[in-house]
Parts: sequence; structure tokens; C-alpha cells
Amino acid sequence: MEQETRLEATPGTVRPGGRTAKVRTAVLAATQEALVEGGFHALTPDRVAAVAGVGKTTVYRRWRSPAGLVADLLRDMAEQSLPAADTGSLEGDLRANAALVRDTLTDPRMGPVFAAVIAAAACDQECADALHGFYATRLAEWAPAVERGLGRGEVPAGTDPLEVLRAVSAPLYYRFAVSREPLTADVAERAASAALAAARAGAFVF
Amino acid sequence: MEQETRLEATPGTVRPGGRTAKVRTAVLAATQEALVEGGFHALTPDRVAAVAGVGKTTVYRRWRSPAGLVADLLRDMAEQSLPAADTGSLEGDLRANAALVRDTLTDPRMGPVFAAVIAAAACDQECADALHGFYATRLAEWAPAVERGLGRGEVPAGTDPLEVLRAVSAPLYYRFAVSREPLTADVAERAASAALAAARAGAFVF
DNA sequence: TTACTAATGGAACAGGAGACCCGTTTGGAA
DNA sequence: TTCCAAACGGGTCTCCTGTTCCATTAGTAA
Repeated sequence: MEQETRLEATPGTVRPGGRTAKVRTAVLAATQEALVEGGFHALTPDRVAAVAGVGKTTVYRRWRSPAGLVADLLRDMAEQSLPAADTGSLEGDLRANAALVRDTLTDPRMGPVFAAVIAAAACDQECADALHGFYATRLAEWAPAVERGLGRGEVPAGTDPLEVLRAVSAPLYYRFAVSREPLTADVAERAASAALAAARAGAFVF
Repeated sequence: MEQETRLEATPGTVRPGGRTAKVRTAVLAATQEALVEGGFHALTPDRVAAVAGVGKTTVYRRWRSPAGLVADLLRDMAEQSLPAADTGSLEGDLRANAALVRDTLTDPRMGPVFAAVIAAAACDQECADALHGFYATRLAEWAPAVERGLGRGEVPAGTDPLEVLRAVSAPLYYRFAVSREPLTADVAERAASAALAAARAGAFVF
């Protein structure tokens, strides 16, 4: 009897084929476009609907808010993750990781997207969860690189692989999102070498 | 003749005394309150005006937007900065710095404020500049601690003091704003010890 | 192919954000 | 103390955001 008062399922879950999928693709593309153009504050559902060529009612119904759009975009991005590097040495892998992060954040398209995602996560719990999940996935993908280094004895036994990877990314994201300093190539190299030096000294052994 | 079309000075700059200063104090307090209550998206000029007991016209005229409020709050915070520690050893000073950053970000009042500031900086250039300036000030205040360590030979000659400090803060802010992982006390200690280990290994020598 | 209904999209509507006008208050100089 | 204009504040207006209603389109099972 209370069934009609329950939360109805999000549209798109019962008939995910054909049109529904096309609409999602178009809306997420328009979302990314809007973020590149004018950042998070330019991400109005109205505009996204117009660019995507769908009714604005649909956008409001399926994504609720700008933060909902960003969260879904993030989930979509998490699915298309790139494979981690394997250069044969831990130093090479960490340098590759740092360069990848740096290239992503300075990319004219991906940079604004990540800035918006970080902003949205500060406002919206759904976005915060999606962002947390995104980095958990990323770290898990790169963990084997550090584990290979452990096997080769490049860092002390007991070193936490995830903590090494966080140490590589952290200085880059800190400059990108917080202190707003430029992300030059040598910043990335320094992040990798500092993380490696700390790991070698046993700073990440628990 | 084009004088009437020029940008008029921001209100509050010609007569900064008495009422104008009181209004600014009340508005910034209400801004902080709103951020603590509901985060950046709860920061509506209307609400701030009501809580501060001033006309909403005044808020729109002097601060323009939510981001303008955050930027001014940030400038106000930069003026009341705490003195850096001096424990006698570089390790002690870096630990104190990490603990200070961690305590600030986990503080029930300051945490939401910093989250909002980071979000606003991603949307608004004025905020981004204010945030950049804030951390430039903070780093400059703590630089002497590293320079004392340099003088004591605790890190190699040529080490960049600011880079050491960035290495301490970065993992904490990364978890706070990006990966959204909990900020425990041992995270702060590890940030300090990892930065020190990297510095000792010469990772921050240019 | 047919039937059923999930999902979309257009239109009309309410609610609030933000700008404008203008009278009132008050800081600061003479 | 007097005067002038900087700054404030209430009222009003407009535009845009976000919601609701319902007709139309199109997946999916039979």
C-alpha cells in the first residue's frame, strides 16, 4: 500500500537500450563541452540539454543537478581507464605515472573537467563518493608497478604501494587545485623522484 | 566624457571606517557560518544578508557573488595567520606544520571553509588568485623553519625550503580535496617524515 | 507484428536570484 | 557644528531556473 510512495527507480534503468543510451552519451558529451568552455559554473542543465539536443526535462529527471551530471561523467571516465606503465624499473614507472597525471591535468579538455569534478565534490556528496571511487580504482591499477619494484628490492619490504602512488600524485594535485601554481614538467619529475626517495628511506613502511 | 562609463570603485574603499567596517565583519562572519552549515552551495547572498542583518543590496553591491564573498573571507583569513613553530629541529617543525594543517582541515568550522574555498577557486578567477596568495603567504611564513634546518645541516645545501613545505602539505590536501580519504593523525606524521626523508636524499635540491 | 509502458520532449507555471531605483543614514572634512 | 556625498536598505521588477502535466515516441516481451 505504501508502494506508490517509495522512491521510483532512476529513469534509464529499466530500458537501458537504444534511445536511453544515446541520450546519456549526448548529455555527457555536452557536459564535458560545457565544463571545457566555462568551468563548473557554466554547467547549467538548460544549456546541456540544448547542446545535447535533448529535452531539458530529461536532464532534470535523470541527473537532478549539475553535480549529478559531473558525478555521472566521472563514473563514465572511471570505466575507460588507461593501463598502467611497465618500464622495467620502479623509477621509470613512477615517472610515467607522474607524467600521465601532469599531462591529464594540463590537457585543455581534461584539465577543466578535473577542476569541475573537484569543485563539485566539495558541494555534493554523490560527487565526493564518485571521486573517491575514481581514485581508488586508479590507485589499484598502478599498485602492481610498485609491487614489482618491491619484488626487485627497489624499496624496503613492507612498503605500502598505494602510499607511494599517493605521494607521486599529491604534489601535482596540490598545485592544481589548492595552491594554484603552474604544473611544469620538472614538477612532475620532482614528484616522482621525491616519492621514490621517501619510499627508499622507508617512509611508507607500516 | 566617458567617465560615467568607467568602472566605479568598489564601495567601502573611500569611507572604510565605522559602519562600512562593521558591515564587512558581519557579512564575513555570516559567510563563514553559512559555509559551516551547508557548504558552498548554501552560500546565497540573500541568506548571508539576512544572517548578517544587512540589506541584500549591500551584499550584491560590494561582493557581487558567492565567490566574491569567499575570496574576501580568504583575504581576511590571510591577515590573521598564526606564527610558525620553532621546536629546535627540522623534523619537529615539519611535524608541527603537518599537525597544524591536519587540525585545520579536520576542524568542524575551518574544514568546510577550506572545502568551499577550493570549490570556489575552481569556478572563479578572483578566488583562485586569493587562494594562490594565501598559500604563498603561508609558505613564506614557514620557510625560516626549513632554512634553520639547512643551517644545522639537517638537509643538503641547495634544498628549496618552499618545496619541502609543499611536500608536507600536499598529501594532506590531496586526501582532503581530491581522493576524499580520511585525514588521520598518522597520515600527518607520515607526510612530515616522507617530506623529510625526500629532502635528506636531496630530492628538493635544484 | 502487436501490445504495453518506460522514457522522452514540449509547454505552461511557480519560485527565487539578482538588478535597479531612490530615499535614508552616516562617515569625514571644513 | 555643518555640509556633502559615500554607503546602506527597502521596495520593486525582470529573467531564469527548476517543476509539473501530458501527449508522443520507441524499447521490449509476447
